[in-house]
Amino acid sequence: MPETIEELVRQAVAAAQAAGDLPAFEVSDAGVERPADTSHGEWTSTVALRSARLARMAPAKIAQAVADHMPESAEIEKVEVAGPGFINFYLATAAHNEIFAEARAEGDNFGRSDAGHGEKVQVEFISANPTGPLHVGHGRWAAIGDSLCNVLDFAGYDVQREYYVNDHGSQMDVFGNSISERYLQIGEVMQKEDMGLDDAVAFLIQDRENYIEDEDDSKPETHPYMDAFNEKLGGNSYGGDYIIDLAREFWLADGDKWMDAPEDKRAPEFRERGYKLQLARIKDTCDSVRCEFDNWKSERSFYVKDPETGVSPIESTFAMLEKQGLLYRTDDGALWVKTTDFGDDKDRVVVKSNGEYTYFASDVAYTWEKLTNYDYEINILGADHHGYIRRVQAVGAAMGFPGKYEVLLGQFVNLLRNGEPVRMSKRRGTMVPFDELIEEAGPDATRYTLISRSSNQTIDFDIESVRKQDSSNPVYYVQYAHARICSILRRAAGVTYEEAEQTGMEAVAEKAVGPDPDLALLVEPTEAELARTMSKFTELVAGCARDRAPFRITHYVQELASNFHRFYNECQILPSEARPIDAALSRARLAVCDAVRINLEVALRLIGVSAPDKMYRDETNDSE
RNA sequence: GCCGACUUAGCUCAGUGGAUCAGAGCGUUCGCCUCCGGAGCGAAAGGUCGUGGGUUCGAGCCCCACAGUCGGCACCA
Repeated sequence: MPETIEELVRQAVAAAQAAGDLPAFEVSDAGVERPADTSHGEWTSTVALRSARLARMAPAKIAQAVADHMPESAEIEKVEVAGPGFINFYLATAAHNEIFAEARAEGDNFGRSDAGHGEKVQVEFISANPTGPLHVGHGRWAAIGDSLCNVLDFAGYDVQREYYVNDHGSQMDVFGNSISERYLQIGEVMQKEDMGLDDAVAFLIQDRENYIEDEDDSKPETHPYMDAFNEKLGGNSYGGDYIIDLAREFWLADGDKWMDAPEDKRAPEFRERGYKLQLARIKDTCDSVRCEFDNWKSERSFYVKDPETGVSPIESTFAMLEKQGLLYRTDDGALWVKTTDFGDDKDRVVVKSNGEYTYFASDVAYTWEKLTNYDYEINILGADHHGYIRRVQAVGAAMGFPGKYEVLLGQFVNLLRNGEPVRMSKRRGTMVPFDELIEEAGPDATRYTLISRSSNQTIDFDIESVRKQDSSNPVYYVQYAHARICSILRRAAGVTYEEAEQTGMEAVAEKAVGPDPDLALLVEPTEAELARTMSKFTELVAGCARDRAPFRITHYVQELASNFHRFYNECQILPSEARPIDAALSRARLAVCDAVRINLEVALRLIGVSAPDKMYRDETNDSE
């Protein structure tokens, strides 16, 4: 429709110029937009405002001249000049209602566009270290990242989803050492206290709990094992309960086999096996919120030498930078990248004076790989990484790809329960595992909540509010609209829920609506409102992709659900004793229902939320 | 000190290219079931858009300063 209006405006301008009502000027863009206020028509052109300077004429006068020469069109009911020079278009009912047929014809692809022109975009997100479980903050990146990828894909970009696994640095050894120490402690407790494995594990978890509670260390006798653990590993340790659980896994698998093994055998063994277990848990967590990746990229791969050339990706990247004169060495032997030449506030070390690579070294190689394989890179990071942006963008620019590396910063999640912050002492750390949260609140409500705010807004995640299954929770409001429609369609088609499950909703809708519903019968205001909302969907998705703002889908879906409920209240769809309805009108309204159903399903799919055919309350999940 | 995000209704937040931008949900109050799913609908009350300047014919929106909240400033990852 915007194309049609654009064309009409161009013709009108040309006609007005030919008639001498307008001076000659070029129209680069007719500025077809959607007015915010629905009383101003469905579309507006700002061509008069835009051309005022070129034409040396008041915008209102230009607008009038253009409107006077506007060609007739069956789709346009009337054209009107308003305000300082807007040309407003009011659509004819038939053109308006066409959107319902369009949605039904396009089905799963309703709203798809080619706005991205097939640009190859890689989105890297979450990328949490494989040394612990994901927490709520990571959950937010999962929700935003996956939804953004869906939206980009739908808007015509060629998207690749990637999780970068930091499996190479010293944190991996810290991880292995931590498990190793806990393994030994389990053995010690079993022997000293004469306990079985599970009792010993519970004992150590209690010991840690005592340590967390005893912040001023007034009762050190209640947490000797935690103290010993800290003393041995110092700050270089992971203290979470999940480390004890991992140590338990190795007792279950291998018994006391590693008790007498040398530390330099045991720790690396546990590091590698623990890594696999931990990564598997992260993948499971992602699966449970329907967050998928195309590739899990290992940091280690940058250190692996190519069997033919004998050179690792990291080495070849630095050889390339060396050749371009972007590296220099200081007297102490450290190797630096000249990122300051490209906007960074200081140069960065890539090889330490002791000869080891810094973590930034592999990031440099990774950046090279990304920018040479994709047209564009989007990296979603937490707000705490904001200092990192400039250096990686500087590296990208140094490599000859300025402006191709975008970082989307996401603000943090405050975890609450009944309005109170979930207590997180320094000793406990920030860990509330995300998978436990999903289990408590459910994947739909969890994802919906995490996606529903702009990413540069900190959000409160109140566990009790999110798990609440009532009208205060927008996810159920939206899902209810979908379920309600399915129920109406089933009733109209005369099929049961079970039968509908067999055939699928498309077949049910087909049977309910029948062939060629007469959409011209739809003249009620609530029907027009639905048409207006749905006709925004395609550009909305494209806008979400362009602005990296998938959260807007949640606003859309609430608006659509609200429009539907109002329509349902105002317009009888199926005949009843008290409110009979013409069969043709009934079919037309069923077509509206079907169109809304399709739109809700598509939109919810984009944000990874299910569109249930039937609502049910999970009684076991009620607070009381 | 420097860098970034945020500050809009009682609460949580939208406001996409300045004009047709003072909005939504929740909460509160009052209404609506002989009805296709009431997890619904309607109505009311509620805000000088953090403060002060500037640009402009026109500023929640752009620029500057200030205040407050949060986060970040390693040869750690």
